[in-house]
Amino acid sequence: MDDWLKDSVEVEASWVTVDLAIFTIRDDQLMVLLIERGLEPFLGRPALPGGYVQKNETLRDGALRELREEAGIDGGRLHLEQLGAYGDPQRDPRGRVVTVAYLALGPDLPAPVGGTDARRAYWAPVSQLTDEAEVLAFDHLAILSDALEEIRRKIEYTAVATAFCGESFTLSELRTVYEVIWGEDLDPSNFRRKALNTIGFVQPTGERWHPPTGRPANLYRRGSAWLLSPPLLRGTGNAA
Amino acid sequence: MDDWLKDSVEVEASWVTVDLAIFTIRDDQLMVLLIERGLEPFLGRPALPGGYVQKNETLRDGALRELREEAGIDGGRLHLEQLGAYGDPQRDPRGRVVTVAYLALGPDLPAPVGGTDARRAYWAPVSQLTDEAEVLAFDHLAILSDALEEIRRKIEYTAVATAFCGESFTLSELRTVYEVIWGEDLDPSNFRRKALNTIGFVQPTGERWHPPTGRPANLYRRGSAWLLSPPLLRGTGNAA
DNA sequence: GAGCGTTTAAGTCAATATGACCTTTAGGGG
DNA sequence: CCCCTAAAGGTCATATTGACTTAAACGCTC
Repeated sequence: MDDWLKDSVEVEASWVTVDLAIFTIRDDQLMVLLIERGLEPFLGRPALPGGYVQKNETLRDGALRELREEAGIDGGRLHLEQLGAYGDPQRDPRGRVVTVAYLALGPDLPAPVGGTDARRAYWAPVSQLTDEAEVLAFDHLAILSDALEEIRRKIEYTAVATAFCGESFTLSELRTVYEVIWGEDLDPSNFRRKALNTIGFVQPTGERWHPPTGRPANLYRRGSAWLLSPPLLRGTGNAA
Repeated sequence: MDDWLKDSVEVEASWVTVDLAIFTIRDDQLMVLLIERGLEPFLGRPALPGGYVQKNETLRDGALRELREEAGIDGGRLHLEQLGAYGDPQRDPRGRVVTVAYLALGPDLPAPVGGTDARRAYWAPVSQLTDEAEVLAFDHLAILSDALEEIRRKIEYTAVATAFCGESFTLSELRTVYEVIWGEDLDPSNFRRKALNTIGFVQPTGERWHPPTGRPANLYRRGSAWLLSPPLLRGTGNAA
C-alpha cells in the first residue's frame, strides 16, 4: 500500500460499509427492516441496517454479520445478493464512505431486535415509505428504491419469489408473493398453469396443507431452476 | 471520521478502485478492452482498465475518467452501468482494495491507446479469454464472466443491445448484435417482427442504407423504451 | 436493359401460449 | 347432509411463436 499512490495525490482511503435492504412479506404487505439510528449522524432517524466491513471478511460475509448483529437474523435461511455500490462523495457527512448495498429476502421473519448502534429495529411497510418519503438517513431511500425495482423485475425471470416463502409452500402463497410485490391481482388458475409449466420452478413435496376452510392445497418446494424459462411476465406486457 | 470507530477495532480504511469491462463488437466478434499492466502487481499481465477513485468524484465519474485516461474513450458516446462491487480481502496482494466494476458498451470503437499505468491497450476477443482462461490480473476474470452474463441476460429485456450500434442502424445490424452475444443464429424475419412489435424498441429514421449488394435497408434509431415488453427471449426457452 | 446474385421486407400457417372465464373437487362447520 | 370456501382442473377465443416461403429493391454483368 505504498508506491502505487505516488502519482495520484487526489486519492485517499475510504471507509467501506455494507447496508442491507431486508424484505419480507407480513400480512400481505411487503415490509422492509429499518433501524432507528443510535449514533450520529442522523441520530434517531430511520435507516437501513448496516455497518463497516471488517478487516478480513468478504463483502458478503460482512453483510451476513450485520444481518446477525443488527437485525438478529440468521442469514442461512434467506436469500442474499448484492445490489450495488453507492459512493457519492456527499452521501455521508463524515467523509468518504462507499457502501455496498445488499438485498435480503426471507419468509415471515421473527420480530427483530435492536443491535449495537441501532436503538431499535422494526418492520416498516414499503408502501408508506415511498409515498410519504419518510426521511431515511443517508441515501438509503435511493438504495431502497433500487432494491424494490430489482425485486419487481427479478421475480419475473428468476425463482427468487420462493425466497419469501418457507421451505414448502402452496401455489396460493407463491401467487400472493407476486401480487404483493407487483401490487396487482393475478388469476389464480392461470398463475398455477404458468408456475407448473415453467420447468424447475416448483416441485411438489407430496404433502398437503389444510387451510382453515376449503380444499387442501398441495405443497411445493423450490425446484432446481433458478432462471425461469419461460419467465412469469407481469401484467399487460407479457406478449412474448 | 472519528468516534464511530471506537468500538470496532477490526475496521480499517480501504482503497476503492473502479474497473471497467468495456465491450464492443468488431468483425462479428464480441471484444473486451484489456490493458497490459505497467506496474506491479501483475506487471505485464492483461487486466481490465481501472484505477483509484479520487477524492471528490462519484464512482460513476471515476469510471468515466478512467475510461478516458486508460482507454482514450469519450464516455459520452457509450452506455455505462455499474456491475457490482468486488471486495474479497485476498483479491489484491497489496491489501484491502474494494473495486467497483462498471460495464461499458459501445459501437465499434477506435483502436485504444495505452494510458498512465497501462503499457498498452487492445481489444481481445471474448471467446478466447473464457476458453483459454488467460491469466487476467486480480479477480478480473470473475468480473468479466459476471459482465458477460449480465449482457446476455440484459439484452433480452432492455434495449441495451442498441448501445452496440451507432446512432442509426439497420435491423440486420441489431440482429447481429444478438447473434454475436448469444452465439446463435436468429431467424431474420422473426427477429424483425419481434423488434418492430416491441413498442418503443426501435424507431424508423426514415432514411435508408445501401449495402454493397442487395436491397436497401431501413435505418432505425433507439426508441423511447428502455425496458422491452414483450422481451426478446433467446433461443429455446421463449415459450412465455 | 434483361438476367443474376444478394439482401431486405413481408406473408403464410400450423403449433402453442395466453387471458378470461367456468366447473369440479375436497375439506370444515352447522 | 347441506352449505360455504379455497384449490384444482377445464374450456375457448385470441394472440404469439417458429419455421418457411414469397416478394421487393438494389448493384453488376453481359
